[in-house]
Amino acid sequence: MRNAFGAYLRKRREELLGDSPEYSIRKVAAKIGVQPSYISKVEREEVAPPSEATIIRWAETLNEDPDVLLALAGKVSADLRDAIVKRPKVFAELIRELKDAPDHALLRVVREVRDGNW
Amino acid sequence: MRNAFGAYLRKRREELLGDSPEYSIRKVAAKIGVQPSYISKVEREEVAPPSEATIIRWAETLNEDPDVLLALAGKVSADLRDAIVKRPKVFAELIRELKDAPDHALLRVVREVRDGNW
DNA sequence: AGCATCATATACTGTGTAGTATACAGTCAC
DNA sequence: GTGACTGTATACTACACAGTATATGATGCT
Repeated sequence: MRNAFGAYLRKRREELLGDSPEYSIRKVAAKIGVQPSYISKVEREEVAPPSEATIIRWAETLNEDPDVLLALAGKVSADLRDAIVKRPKVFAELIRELKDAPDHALLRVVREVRDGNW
Repeated sequence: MRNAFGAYLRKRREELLGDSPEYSIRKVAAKIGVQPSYISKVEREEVAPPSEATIIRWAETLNEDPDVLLALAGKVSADLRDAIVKRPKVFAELIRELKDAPDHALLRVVREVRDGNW
């Protein structure tokens, strides 16, 4: 059950727990809306990562980026999936073209699009 | 069980069947490596779309674009998912920025990247 | 009439997903 | 030493996924 997701979350929760007792397994479980035992199992990677919805609530609870947590779980956010599914050809081509480009190149594209140079 | 995937495949297979008897349900099933009854059920949308691997073999058999068939099934190809999962922040930003951009804008990005203007 | 071939109906199966519910053992406060 | 917390172990569950296996009825050939 190796997935890197659990370890990351445990580390993050323990950091927060250092500052405030509001981040015990039980407290976090209550905020996310699952059982404490489930948090324990996920953090120890005894079970597979949760559903997308649960991961997102988890991210909110720990002030983490949901896209990053989803990625650690090997998942892609539904809204991104939808965008690709609506125009599979263009997006497939785009992503395959950009998948080996350096980060700064992608960010430059983002900026140019945002500035409306189209 | 509405998904548009089955109807598209049935139409496509029947087109091919007009030219050659190699595209009966039985023949196609043998090529894809599943039972004929399963093809029948998928085409009539009696069941959910198949797994990614089966969709890809299906696409090969009918000379269709796998990305398009996967999209009709509401899925995204594993290699695209991997690219996003490896760099979730940049790709999430990129896709959200481009999701409402017109096709020609995306294609222009593809071309510019391909031409190496970076 | 008999056989092949067509699609479809029906029943069933193993595996994965996404958790819940309850019980338990350790630690700290007072 | 007992009450209020920790985290974890164990057992169980409902439903979705991705099909298989077999039987059946219809159509066409010769």
